[in-house]
Amino acid sequence: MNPIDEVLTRGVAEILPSKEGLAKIMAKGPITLYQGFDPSMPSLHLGNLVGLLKLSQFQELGHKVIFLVGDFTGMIGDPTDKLATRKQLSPKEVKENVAKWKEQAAKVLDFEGPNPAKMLFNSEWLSALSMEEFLTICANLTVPQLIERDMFQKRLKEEGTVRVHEFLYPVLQGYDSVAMDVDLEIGGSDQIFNMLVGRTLMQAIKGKEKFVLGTKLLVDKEGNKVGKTTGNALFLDSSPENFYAGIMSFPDTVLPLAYELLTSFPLQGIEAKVKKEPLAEKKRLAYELVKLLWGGASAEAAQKYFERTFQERAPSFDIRVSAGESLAKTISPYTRLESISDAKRIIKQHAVDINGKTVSDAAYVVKVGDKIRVGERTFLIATK
RNA sequence: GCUGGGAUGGCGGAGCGGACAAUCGCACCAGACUGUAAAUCUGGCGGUCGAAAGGCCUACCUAGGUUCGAAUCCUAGUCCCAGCACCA
Repeated sequence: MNPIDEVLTRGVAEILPSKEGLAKIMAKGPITLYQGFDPSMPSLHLGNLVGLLKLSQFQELGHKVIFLVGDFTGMIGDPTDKLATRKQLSPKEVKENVAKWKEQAAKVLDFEGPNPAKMLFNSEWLSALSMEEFLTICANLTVPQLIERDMFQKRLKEEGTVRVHEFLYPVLQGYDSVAMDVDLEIGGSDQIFNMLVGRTLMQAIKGKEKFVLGTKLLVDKEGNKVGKTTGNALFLDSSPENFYAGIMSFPDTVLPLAYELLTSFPLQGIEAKVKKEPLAEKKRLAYELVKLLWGGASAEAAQKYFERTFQERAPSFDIRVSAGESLAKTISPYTRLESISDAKRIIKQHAVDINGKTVSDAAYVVKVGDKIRVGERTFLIATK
């Protein structure tokens, strides 16, 4: 498979209007492409990584990559993920988030070098739009075009309503493509509708063909986004140890997909391998990802840490707490509800041990040097 | 504008005067089992005091009220939904 084909196949759910067409213009010369990211969170997560990796593949082939921060659209809230009613972000928050983002994205994308990726903000052009201009843009689209969207259909049926700002969201997102004059937009396959609106606008306003590439989503058998199911989503700015452990808590069944989306390993026979040695394969995946993000030494260390802590059950106790308080009080900040009641409940369930022995006395006074294990993954050491 | 319906824990959704800190499902946490996981089984899942039994506090949109007693009844308000009307 040639490099272009590889990029357009691996981890790709769909390319519109056609893969061949896109391959053709890519062969001709560098194209401009982008993916938008919603700045509602201070950290990039695993799902974002999928997109970043795809962008970097294009970058390696010499194409011009734009990392678009949807700071304007982020303030409205994308109705795609309706469950998470987005809180409004202040410009200051966005700025803070974005600073951290670049650091994280730079682990995968090259922002320096001879073909640097650009970071742009859609508030730059969206804030500047006048009502007149906006309406002119809207004139290129029809209501049926927008309303045919599954999500809206579903919401109309189930909730009976869709808010106008939500309805207009795809228009704004679509206009990004026009403003940046790109050849290609990349996004998760759940973004295809929004991306296609951009295609329509591009055609209408600039008479230009914009391609759309939807990546597969990293989901488990039930269709839940992986990372969400692990309880705490995996963030690119977490520690290598946590990230490694997070990958390890993936269900086995998503491994082949995870390999496809997150690595460049050959996929031949991966299913069989996973079936035969799921543990080893999962560790390999975790190792590779940590290596990609933090380097080989960290990957080594994270793996060792994981083996010690979870496989050999010989964790290192490194969260410091002060001695002298009752056990329940001491561990309460580390419980799910961060309450003393919760701590007591957990103690009652034999989930806490000190120096290797299960403790059932919540009133026990913690002494200096006590090694306290809370649940599966929290290890405290009592100090003065 | 009119007429109905509704607002309950992270989510969905019961309850419709006392036994309600609130059935149940999802999510989550823990234990057993394991290969880290998944699956399964078990327990838990507002706060606080208590070794425990249990007590106290806060909570069913908001503010009042009725009642020995209110998530449940009444009044007012806020927000949401539906139908109709108006407009086109």
